[in-house]
Amino acid sequence: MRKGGLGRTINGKYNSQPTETPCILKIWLYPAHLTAPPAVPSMSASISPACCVPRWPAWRPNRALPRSSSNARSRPATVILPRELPLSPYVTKAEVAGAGFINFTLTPAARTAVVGTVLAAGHAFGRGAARSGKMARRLQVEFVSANPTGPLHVGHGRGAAYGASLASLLAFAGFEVTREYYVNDAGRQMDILAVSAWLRYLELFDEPVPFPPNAYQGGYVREMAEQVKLAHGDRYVHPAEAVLACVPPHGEGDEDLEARLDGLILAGKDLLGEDWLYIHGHVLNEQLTDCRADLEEFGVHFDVWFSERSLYETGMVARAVATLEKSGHIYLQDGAKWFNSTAFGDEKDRVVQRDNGLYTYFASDIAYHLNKFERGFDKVIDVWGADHHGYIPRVKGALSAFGANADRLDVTLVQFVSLFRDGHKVSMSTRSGEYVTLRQLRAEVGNDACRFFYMLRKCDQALDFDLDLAKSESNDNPVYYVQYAHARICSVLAQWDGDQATLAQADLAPLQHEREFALCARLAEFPELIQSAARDYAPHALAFYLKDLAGDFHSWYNAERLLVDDAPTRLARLALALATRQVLQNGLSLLGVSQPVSM
RNA sequence: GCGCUCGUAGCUCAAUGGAUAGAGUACUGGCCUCCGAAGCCAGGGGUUGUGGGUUCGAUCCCCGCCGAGCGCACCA
Repeated sequence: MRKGGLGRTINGKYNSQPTETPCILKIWLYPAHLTAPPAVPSMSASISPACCVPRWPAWRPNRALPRSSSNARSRPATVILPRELPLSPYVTKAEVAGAGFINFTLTPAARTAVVGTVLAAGHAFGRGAARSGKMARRLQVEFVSANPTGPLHVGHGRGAAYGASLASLLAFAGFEVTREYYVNDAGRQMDILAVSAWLRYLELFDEPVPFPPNAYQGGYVREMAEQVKLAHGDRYVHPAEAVLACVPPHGEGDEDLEARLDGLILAGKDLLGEDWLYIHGHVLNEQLTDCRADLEEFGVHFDVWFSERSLYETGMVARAVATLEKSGHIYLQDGAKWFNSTAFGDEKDRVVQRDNGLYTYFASDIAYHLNKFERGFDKVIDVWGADHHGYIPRVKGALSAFGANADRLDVTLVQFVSLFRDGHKVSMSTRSGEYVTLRQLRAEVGNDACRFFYMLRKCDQALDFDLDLAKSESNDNPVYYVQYAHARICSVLAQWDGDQATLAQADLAPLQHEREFALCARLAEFPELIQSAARDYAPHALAFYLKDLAGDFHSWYNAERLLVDDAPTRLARLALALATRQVLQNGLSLLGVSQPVSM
């Protein structure tokens, strides 16, 4: 059976005749071959949210829907319905508009009632009721989770903006949301960063150890080396000969380069002993602190910073692998332990413990996701870069192997950001140090424009980021269009000498223009939009909504004067303006965008 | 080669399986003696990559092809 079988949308279009204008409701009737359309009674619930009239009482057609096989088979039913529906006092007319459609014409009072609703609810307008009972209630959103091996770049910025807006949206929609950052503080990448800093440090003491091309090149590595020198002098200096003693000779290929790097890491650990932990800890702390500050400045907050290393220290990784082993999902081959993820739909089996005894990143990720599930979230949402898509089956497979319901994990992939400079694509890589940082972007474009720009496309659309364009476009970024509407309303309200609190009780009857009805309809959409955007993990829908809302306001503002002499009209219009400002505030704050009083 | 994602106006992007596929931008022409012109109004702009299928109805679901991005490690 087709899902739902009933569709419904409010069409925001209107014609030139104000009070005759129908608020249009689309109703899809079941195809005739479905003899018992179970969803039909729920059609009775269709009108209310977007049109701001009370829900219809439950209604059920008392005659069979037509069974003819003609292509107009839904039409006879729509002829019947307007006659059968008990007319609400808010509806003046219901008429068939075409096959499957009925147009309902609402009274002016029904169309403007949302203004009072918004003003009464204030910041809570649009907020969904808290989930209870069997419904999914507690959610976790994990996002960014970049390796703390260098500054965040514009790609991380997209994940940060998306995840933060999504989390706010879900919380506003009525869920309990935990925002989490997974810190990859264990593993080879951190060792490479530590050895990079140490080698730069040795350079400061003129030890002739060549800096490998595949170590971290960024200038921030030198800065950290200087910090270490300043704090501890030559304590970590070892002669170049000693360092190079355990490094394999120069080779040509990538494999040799990686082997040399591993040799240098080994040298560092051997020569420095306990002090290696200091260098490692120092660079980790520096990068994490920087990353955290960067995100906070961007308006991106996390409730939990979860350490990968803690999974090892508490033995969770070993336990997870042991459990899988006991349940027969692990086998030995070539000295390594493999998880049979193909049994769960993955392309190939995956190593969890290498022949050298070290666990893979996958092993700690299994433990991590198990830990997430154990914390009792009804839904775990991972926001990943699109390049990790191949990773999904093995993680879900591992969860299934534990007998967990892998559907509790949703992975949202955020497509790549390609960076263009002077019309040329710039390859971004943290190791090469060639990238534009989120900080640079924020400084040049501004936080508000940046947050909004990221939200102007859905996350599964690749984003070409032209830095020069971003700068030039920052002046006509749509965010200013939205903020401008807010500032305009503030300005008008400031020029009016009345008490804003009284506007909630204003008589709305003077609102009669079509643009006023259109603006009201847009306001009324907000709560429904919050729910659908949250359901679809689609915060971009909110950004587009705010553009539309601002557009409806600007259009009305240019057509009608608000501060007119006629007192009832003035109050009604100011009430509508105030309600608009409220919804702009509620929406912008979810996206982490400020709401300036003037600009 | 296999897999995942994506192809919509000149450009950047929207669109629960529904009515004539919409915005912005660019271009053209109008609107400040009046609450903020970072604004408004009116225009032209489309075979939704392509060929089939399912459906009363497809930008949306299914299959083929073309094109783009990304994956296909005992890295993370």
